[in-house]
Amino acid sequence: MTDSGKPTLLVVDGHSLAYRAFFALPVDNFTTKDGQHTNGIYGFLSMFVNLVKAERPTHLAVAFDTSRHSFRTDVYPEYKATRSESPSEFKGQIPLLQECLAAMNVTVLTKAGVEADDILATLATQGAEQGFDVLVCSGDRDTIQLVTDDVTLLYPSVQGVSQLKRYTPDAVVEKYGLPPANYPDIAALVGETSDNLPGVPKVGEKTAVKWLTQWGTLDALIENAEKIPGVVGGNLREHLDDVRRNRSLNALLRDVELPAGPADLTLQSVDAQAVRDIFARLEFKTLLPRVFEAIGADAEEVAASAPPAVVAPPPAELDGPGLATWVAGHTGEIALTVTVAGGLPARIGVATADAAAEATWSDVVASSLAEWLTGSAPKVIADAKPQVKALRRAGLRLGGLAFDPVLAGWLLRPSFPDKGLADLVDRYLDEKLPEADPTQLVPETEGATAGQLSWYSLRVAAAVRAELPAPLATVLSDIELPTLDALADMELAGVAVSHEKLSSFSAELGARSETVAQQAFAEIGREVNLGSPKQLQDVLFEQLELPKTRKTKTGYSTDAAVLADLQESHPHPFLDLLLQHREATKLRQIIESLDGAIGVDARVHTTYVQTGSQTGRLSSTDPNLQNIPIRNEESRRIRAAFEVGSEFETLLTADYSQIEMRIMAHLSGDAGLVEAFNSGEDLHRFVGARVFGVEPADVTPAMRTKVKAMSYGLVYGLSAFGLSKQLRIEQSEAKLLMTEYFARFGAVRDYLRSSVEQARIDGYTETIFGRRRPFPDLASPNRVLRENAERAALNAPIQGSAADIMKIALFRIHDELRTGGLSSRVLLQIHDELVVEVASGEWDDVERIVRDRMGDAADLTVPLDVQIGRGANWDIAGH
DNA sequence: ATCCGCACGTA
DNA sequence: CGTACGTGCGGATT
Repeated sequence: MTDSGKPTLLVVDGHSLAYRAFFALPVDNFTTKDGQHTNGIYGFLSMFVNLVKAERPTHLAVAFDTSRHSFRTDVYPEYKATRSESPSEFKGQIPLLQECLAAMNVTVLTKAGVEADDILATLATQGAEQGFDVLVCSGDRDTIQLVTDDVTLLYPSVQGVSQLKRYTPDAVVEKYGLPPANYPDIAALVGETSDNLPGVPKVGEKTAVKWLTQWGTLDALIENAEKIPGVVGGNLREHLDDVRRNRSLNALLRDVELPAGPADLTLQSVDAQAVRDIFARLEFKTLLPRVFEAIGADAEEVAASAPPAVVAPPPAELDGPGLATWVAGHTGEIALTVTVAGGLPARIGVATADAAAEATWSDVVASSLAEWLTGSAPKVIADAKPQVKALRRAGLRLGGLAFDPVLAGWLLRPSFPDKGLADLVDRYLDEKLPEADPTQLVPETEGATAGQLSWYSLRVAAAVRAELPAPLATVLSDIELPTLDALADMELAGVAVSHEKLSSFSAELGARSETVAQQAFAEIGREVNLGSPKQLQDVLFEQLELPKTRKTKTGYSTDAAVLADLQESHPHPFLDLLLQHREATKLRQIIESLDGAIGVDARVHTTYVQTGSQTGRLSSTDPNLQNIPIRNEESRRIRAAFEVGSEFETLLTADYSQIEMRIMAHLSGDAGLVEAFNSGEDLHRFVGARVFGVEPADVTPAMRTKVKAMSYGLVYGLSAFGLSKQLRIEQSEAKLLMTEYFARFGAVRDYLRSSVEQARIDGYTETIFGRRRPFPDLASPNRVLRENAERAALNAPIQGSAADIMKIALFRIHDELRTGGLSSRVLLQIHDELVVEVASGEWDDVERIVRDRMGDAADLTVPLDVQIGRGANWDIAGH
């Protein structure tokens, strides 16, 4: 009931709102384990329960279209003819949505030959006559004509389905300048592209409203069409038939014969068990209580049909031999958790599906469990790497790692930012992992113990496994888990870094940046913070009156490219000094953070985040050792501070040359590109010769630079615009370059196109080894989002395959060094480069292993070329 | 204390 | 209007 005391009737267009939800919600988050897409259903129901909760209707119905065919298509066969077929992924959701609504005891109305909006119009008209306050919820603008003092339209805003705009008569007048009854007149003149109803050319909303205001009605306007001046007047006269047709089609039927009238649509409690069943099938968890709350359900029934609360079995506190007996008594997978304090094991817990046990770590526990821990008995560990490291520090090398649900969860949804066990428990079990309240000194809520964490890990593992497609399960077992093992050793090993070299360089840079800053201040006559883009904008664009540059969200850019451009067009000493200052302070900052990370063992231990990228690459943090400068001579002094450890003989660096272009050659099968790599000729020289039609020997440096930029740009989805900017050439020249390039290497373009098309169909891309990355935005109606997704989708299989290949090479080298009894060890991975610390007398063996395992990590149609370097520090070894 | 945007280092 | 990352600063916010 509303304040007025009148009953409220809510009528909803199910089809149009579910369709909007379908495009608004990422499909990869809304797919059941059977592959049924549910994003439209979920989005609609979520909006629907919010709506019912907020509006408290007393009467309720949802209408659907029956098919594309209606009386409108009978009259005008072209009606909606240009509208593309709605995707099959969407159509399949409609019957399921109707099933949900039936379980919720919500009346679903359809009628052959009319559209859902005609049903809404009929119910709204009857409702208003019978004394209801009527709320119409539809995504079709034609329903604006229904608005009266008794009928309010709720229309989804562009921001999303959950935001509904309220159209009262006043709101319609405010937006369109005319009352609701006139809206179809405006629409008839303007036309509706999505319905394939062309209007009067050059007439938009503004003109239509002006005309209608002047003449009062559409009929009057048509009668006086001769008097309308200008080109638009002529257009109107020529398209009068279109206007009349539009007006007849956009009038909604208000007298459709329906099986139920407003009074029959009383809001009823939901059938709790039926809702529970269908939601379980669709894997909706959080929606259930929201439905019960918003629409109401019999409390006893809800309680009776509720599943039993899930409670972790109380873990048994055992000693070392007790734990050994416990694990020996269970066959099959056991989940394991080692809590870590100060890098060493603190507590250890194990669990099966219905029992758990745990102990405080001790030498006795270690020796009792050693055989099981190091053996091949299968173990499930969530976020295994830190635990594997702690065990290694305690002298135990874990064996039998069979599954890590955190890694598996990442493989399924690499874009998800939260990936810990707690997030998985939330997402896959719809439960909360007990967490100690960090705000309390004496926590009121206990955190989960090691045994309980194991129990949760095992259940989460089962849930994640059920969703994991076979190719991803293979990537997990054949690539990620072996890689995890290698990474643990690399992190433990660390890399020796010279504090002496760093600190003297830092002091030099500090002095230089101070000098440069003073010179810069002298140029502008005042002291500013050179590290503040905001203050710099004031100096550059106000004080020095330099031309404004590229816009950013908060002002104008002062980045290096912009400053270089300015220096060229408006030379000023301040610009160069600023660039010098930036360079010096940036280097110094990198040095300082690196220096601060040197441990008591004089080595730096980074952490590789195995779930840190969406493509399959690793990332490196605390500190990031994957972005140590190399581009200029001075910055290489930082690399020179990475030294061979005192017990070792030398560093070895090994990097793949042009691995991404080689993968491109393999995936595209382009004969020219394949030949380029098999010919042994320099890639860019070979490509340049083809593109510019000269002999390889006659390729000039300028030509080489151009094709090189083009080749690399391809991998990223570069446009002619981007290429012209990068090379500082005219767009027309860039376009010509692209045309010439593709004329010679056409299969490359064909591959890139087809790979994005395939991704649009599948919803994800796939690497050579089966790693997937979902791309829901490829179906987005938002052009920016869609085009960004297209470029990323183009790049993902290439970057991802390169990452797969490097991981395979990495763990094979790691394993072969160990099984070969060599002391040499891999220290760093920088995407396409490895740094190995070589023990005395092992160079030849190590070099061979590294070269062979990197070379045969994948069987491509082109060879994998590996460059090896040797030296006492990373700078020398890297040459 | 915490978050965001900018700028910039790497592959 | 080129992909993938992490870090540190300034500045605004709490």
